[in-house]
Amino acid sequence: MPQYQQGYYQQGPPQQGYYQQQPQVVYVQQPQQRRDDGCCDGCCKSCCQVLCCLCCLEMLCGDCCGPDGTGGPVVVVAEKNSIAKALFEHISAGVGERHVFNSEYQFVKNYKCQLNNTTLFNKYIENNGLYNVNIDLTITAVAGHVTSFDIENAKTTYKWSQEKSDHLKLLTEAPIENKFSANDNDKHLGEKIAKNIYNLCRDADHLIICTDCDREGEYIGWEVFMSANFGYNFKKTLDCSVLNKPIGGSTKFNRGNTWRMKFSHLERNHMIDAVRNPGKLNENIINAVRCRSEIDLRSGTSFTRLLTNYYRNVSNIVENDGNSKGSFVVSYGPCQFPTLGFVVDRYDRIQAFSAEMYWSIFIQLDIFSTKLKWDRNRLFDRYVVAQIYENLYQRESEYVRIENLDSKSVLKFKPYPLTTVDLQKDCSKYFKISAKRSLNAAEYLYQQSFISYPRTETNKFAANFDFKKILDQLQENGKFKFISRTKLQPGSSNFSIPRSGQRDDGAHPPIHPIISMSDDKFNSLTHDQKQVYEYIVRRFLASCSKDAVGEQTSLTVRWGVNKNDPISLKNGELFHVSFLKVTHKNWLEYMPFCHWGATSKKVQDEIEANKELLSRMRVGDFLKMKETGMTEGKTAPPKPLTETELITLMDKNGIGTDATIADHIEKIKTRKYVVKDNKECLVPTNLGISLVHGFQDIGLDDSITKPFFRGDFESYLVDICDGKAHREVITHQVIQRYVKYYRKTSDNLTKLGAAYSRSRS
DNA sequence: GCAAGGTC
Repeated sequence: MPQYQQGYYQQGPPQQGYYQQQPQVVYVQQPQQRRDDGCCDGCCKSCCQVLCCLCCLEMLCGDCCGPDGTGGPVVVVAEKNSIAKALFEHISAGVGERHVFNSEYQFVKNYKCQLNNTTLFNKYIENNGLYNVNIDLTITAVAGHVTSFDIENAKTTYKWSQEKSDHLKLLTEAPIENKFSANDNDKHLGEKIAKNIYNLCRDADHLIICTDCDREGEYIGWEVFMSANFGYNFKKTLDCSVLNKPIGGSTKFNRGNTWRMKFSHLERNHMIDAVRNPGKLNENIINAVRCRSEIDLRSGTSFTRLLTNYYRNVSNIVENDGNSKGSFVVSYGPCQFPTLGFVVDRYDRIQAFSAEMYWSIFIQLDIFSTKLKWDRNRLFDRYVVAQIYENLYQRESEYVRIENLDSKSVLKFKPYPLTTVDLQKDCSKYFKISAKRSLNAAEYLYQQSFISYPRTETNKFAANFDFKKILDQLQENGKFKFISRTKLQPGSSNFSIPRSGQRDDGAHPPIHPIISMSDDKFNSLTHDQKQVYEYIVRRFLASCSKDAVGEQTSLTVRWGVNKNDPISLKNGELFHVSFLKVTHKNWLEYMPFCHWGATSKKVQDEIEANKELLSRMRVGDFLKMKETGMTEGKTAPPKPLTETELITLMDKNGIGTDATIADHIEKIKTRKYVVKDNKECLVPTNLGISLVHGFQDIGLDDSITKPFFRGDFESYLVDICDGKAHREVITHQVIQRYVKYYRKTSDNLTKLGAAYSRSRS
């Protein structure tokens, strides 16, 4: 335990100006006995809850606590620059000197400062205690993955021009290399980032991994760890088997001084808490990502080459679909194909549809213009309907008897807390913003700290979630003043705790606003950003509001009974109608673009005009009819798939992630498997149809173009994460399945060609 | 020229 050092403490605040506009400072004249956690009881918010250090959280007041020495430098690495920056601003608020340096990669910066007397790292004492010390802190970032996998010797040994039997080796034996990431703007992106981390970490005692709290984030954390240890040699060092070897003496960073902080949004106190209470990298999760990457690469490359080489030789296909031969690729991907499958499945159902005629009967009463529907809805035999109609009319042409009339209170439940997929679907539905665009806007809002992490599957808030804090924050926002008027607050009559959905990704809360936004800031946003931010705020308010309440009036009448003939009472046909009047909009106030099938104003007025009459009516009374008639119609085919429906299907079937669903849809468009029709619906091309039908003929549709295989695979990955299965075993099993599929496809390629010819005829 | 997953 560090010893208390007499004489260190000074009078007054350590840094003038730092305590401005803060609550009354409480100084302790005499240092007191330290507690077990190293605090002297009486100074800092971080340890004692006394206000003198409220403003900084990290720095001790200088009155009673002092440093035990200087710790070695600490390096924090985030998944993206914006998070590094946000964290730096949180931690270094009020620190005298702060420096920002460029890294070699243009989108990553290094943020440096010195923290004096900090308690922030008090829990990092397992190996090398940092306890009330002065720390050189550097925060930097990666930009997503540092490396990616590819086939080694793809241009020499494993060429496109090989025999199809040789492409099988891509599945089974081709070595996989770990390359530094590159993009169009920078071919050396990954290398620069690894080098930056390595250089910063040379003198560091502790490495803190601050990547996103999900499966890929864990793997990126591993890439950071390897960069810190090996720098640019990382590429050669990393074959991922290193994971299974003990990391110890030979590497600078190991389990003892490498930390994983977990956070789910960028709010200050939450992030500070995450730094204070770090965990460790989870090797199981890293292995699961490694497994997915390898299988996606091997299956993707082998099948893409097999298909591309075959289709190029099918007569006319290149010309017919407007491709140039050089760029014509028929790619297979374990997410692309099921996505295409959904589109073709709908197309097939439309093709198989044949319309049928149906007939029905309606009546209209004197007192309102809404027509009453026949209880039998419709029949597909004109003669039968005509007979029934005729009988009714002959028996009674003027009156119907009331069989049921009641009025009851009904609810429309408020929406669940917001997930990414719901955000994408709703923005598409209500504001015509595509999935890709709404995600981009949400990402910006997140990086600006206005909303929580935008990629989440969770639709329930934590039990201790502080709704009041956020509602208070929003109330300051000029743009959403309506909140102030209605005073939606815990304890107020219109507040109720949000509903809890069934999904929880364990990493992120539902999407919600974090802080308020000034009018100026709001006005500076793009159209998409405004819509998405406003939607997120409104949805949050709606989820904190109460269910909507309506009054539903239902009326059922019988036509074909005679007022003066009691024996006829069981005869005739039933007709019904119901009206809805919304009495308490509640959450609907916040989401005015949501409609609850309320009866039209015109009909409500008619009912209002006949209110007195209606209130007197009882079962058994008779009402006068104004009009009756027989109608005919045709059953309609299903409509082509909309993007919103496709997102729903992909989400439900686990195809892609929140962040990639929109990308897969784009991919099957660029491959010309599908096109959009004039109503923005997705329809398959001949090429797309031939792939799905061809694999059906080969007998692999369940595994290739349907989502089941990907779903199975996902559950294997969960087993790896949970430590119930080994990466090597799962990889081998799945690859063996693909080998079988490959052989079968390879032997039956002509079935794809036949399906293509068929689709054109 | 091939995947899916990150991010810019």
